[in-house]
Amino acid sequence: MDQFYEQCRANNLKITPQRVAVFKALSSSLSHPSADQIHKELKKEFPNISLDTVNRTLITFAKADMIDVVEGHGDPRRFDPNRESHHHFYCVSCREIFDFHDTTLDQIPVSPDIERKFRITGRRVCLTGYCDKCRSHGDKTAET
Amino acid sequence: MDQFYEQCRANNLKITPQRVAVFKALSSSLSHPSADQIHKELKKEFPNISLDTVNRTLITFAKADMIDVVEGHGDPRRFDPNRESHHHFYCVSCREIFDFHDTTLDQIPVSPDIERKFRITGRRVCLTGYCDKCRSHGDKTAET
DNA sequence: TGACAGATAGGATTAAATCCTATTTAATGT
DNA sequence: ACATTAAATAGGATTTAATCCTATCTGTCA
Repeated sequence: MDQFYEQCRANNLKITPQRVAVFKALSSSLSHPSADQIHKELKKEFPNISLDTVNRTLITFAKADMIDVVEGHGDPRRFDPNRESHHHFYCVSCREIFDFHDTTLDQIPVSPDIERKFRITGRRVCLTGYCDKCRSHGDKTAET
Repeated sequence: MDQFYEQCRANNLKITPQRVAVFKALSSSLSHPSADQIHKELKKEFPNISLDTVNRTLITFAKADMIDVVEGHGDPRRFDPNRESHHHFYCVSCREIFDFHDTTLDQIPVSPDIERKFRITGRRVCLTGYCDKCRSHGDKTAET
């Protein structure tokens, strides 16, 4: 938790009881929870905490690079007609997805343990960051 | 398009004008569109086509393995406290995300072109399929 | 060509995310 | 300690995405 306080100070984030609670709740979770799940959890201890605060706080932490948003980023469901092996770059600013191909990545080597445990139907490399347009614009408004 | 008709027949999907239109619209798209975007596009040609039909059709195609749903699958935004390099397996049935580590994948080699074009802030392998529980249940209800 | 299982339209409902604004509070300097 | 102030929160309203419901329609197959 010391690191949490440091990171807050480094990012000029006020240390509120809500933020501490949200950070603790997420940190102790292994299930990649949604804001709603964290909110339900915290309601037990803080009956008045609002969903908006939980959601906003998590997004704030993500922008401060203290936590991550998992792939998909909560965007509407999107479809891909491309059946060939390919990979995705996701721009966190404009939310566009760019395909890229890479023969060295066409066979992603996954450990036999994983192959055994799951039935794998899709595999790809997912990159996130800023596309060439958004990088120059410095546009971070759409970041989540 | 011949393959489209074949795949429909193989999956007992009736070939309707709406399905043909949805498939064509997605196939000619490079932007990984949402159901809503496809719907707006098709409204020009079919003013009465409903969003529900477009969405249902796309999900149907995905279940028939004719197209893909991109990572995230339209689920609510989810967060990850784990700052170490790791990878994700997503179960399309129960929608749980399982972390896995793999030292050989800690350095995903991306071509210099890509490294130059984008500012990359995150990189991971994203697997999809069925987890050990859902595989045995044969539960496909939650699939999208 | 007729029958019918499956598909569609369109409106209603649910769920997720964000916005709005009055109120509260953490941080800072004295 | 205390006052000040910019930032954060609660709670309700709004927006948007996704799904459900049901009457109607239509591809498919005999």
